[in-house]
Amino acid sequence: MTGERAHEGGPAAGGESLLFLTDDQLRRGIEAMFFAYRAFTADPDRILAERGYGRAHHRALHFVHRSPGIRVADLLEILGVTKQSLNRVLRTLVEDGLVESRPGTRDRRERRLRVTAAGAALEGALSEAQRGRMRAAFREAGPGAVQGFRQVLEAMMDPDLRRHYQGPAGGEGAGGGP
Amino acid sequence: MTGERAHEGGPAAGGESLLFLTDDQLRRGIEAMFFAYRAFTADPDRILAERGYGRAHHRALHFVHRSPGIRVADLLEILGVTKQSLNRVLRTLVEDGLVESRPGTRDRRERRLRVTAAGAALEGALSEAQRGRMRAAFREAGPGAVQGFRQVLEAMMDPDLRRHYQGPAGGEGAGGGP
DNA sequence: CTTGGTCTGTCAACAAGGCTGACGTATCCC
DNA sequence: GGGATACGTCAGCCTTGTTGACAGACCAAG
Repeated sequence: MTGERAHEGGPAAGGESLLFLTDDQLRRGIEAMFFAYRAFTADPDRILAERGYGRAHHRALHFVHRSPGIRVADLLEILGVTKQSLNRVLRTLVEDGLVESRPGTRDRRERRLRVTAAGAALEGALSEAQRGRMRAAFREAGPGAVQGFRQVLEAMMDPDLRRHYQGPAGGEGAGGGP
Repeated sequence: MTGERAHEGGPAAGGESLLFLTDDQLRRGIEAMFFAYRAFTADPDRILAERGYGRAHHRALHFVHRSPGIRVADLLEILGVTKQSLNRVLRTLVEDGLVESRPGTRDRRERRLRVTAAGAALEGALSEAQRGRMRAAFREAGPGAVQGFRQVLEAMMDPDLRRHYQGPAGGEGAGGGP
């Protein structure tokens, strides 16, 4: 996996070589996504299985942790599942004391979600497992590669979802606006 | 998506800045994987739903198409599911005439799998949908970003699975041995 | 040749987590 | 008051993962 296999080494046509857009290159990109995503979810999945939770619980916990006070509707949009699906997961998290759900102050119809101390602890364990792998991958690939990684993933996202991606530390959060 | 938000702009410490390894950067990488993977599977999922198939059928079809004559055991290792799970999916593909399963000549215990013409047609449609999105993302991000993207994903993969990643066009195939 | 061990693939039953559809309740806003 | 909105819930279905039990083919040893 050294050197010139993607975009140089060809005849270097004028503006863009486009050799990185061949069907075989694209197929490799597709398989890379498949294998990497599997590895990406494997570590937290082990922790979750010990506690009787699934990947759906992880996703909910992650985004509630990231955006304290998030509304159910916003979480639904981020996760892209039906409210029935989310509710089943959310209910067990609330019952188990990992997530707190309180009516909003402005609008008492909505429920504002935030993680409890126990929820933060589990989220931390899951997140650390996942960050560990990503940290190793980032370190091995280097800063330039990381930037490319993020550029490609961002370009691949659905435009509607891209705004959720920035997160609270980058711009306006999902649950903060007036 | 322009410029210096990932790894420069800080005080530029000596050898490596390591600013790209902060927890917040890692969290963004994690979310990027989540959102991008969702988009990545959305297009083929639509086609699959029309025909009554699921994502598992797509995965099986993809790798059988990629490695004609592959054995069930090898497919199992690539996909990382139990043979019972795979078998259910594989059976419907065979019944529907998309995949052909024949006993091996050397060892008649094993089944050699390959796609039929109809299977190749569906695989092509699915693959093209997926490639379309990836092509657009690659083109938007540019060749350098694509290389970084692949480097990070490769580093993230499980080492045992990395060898399956190269595929038949890169080295020895999964079903080609003597 | 038969017997036992090991692959290989299959059948059965169950659980997680998606989905649709319909409905109930509390709250806000006109 | 009446419609719209936000959320929760019951009921039922499907895909896709799991474990457990089992059958057929191969191979080596007796």
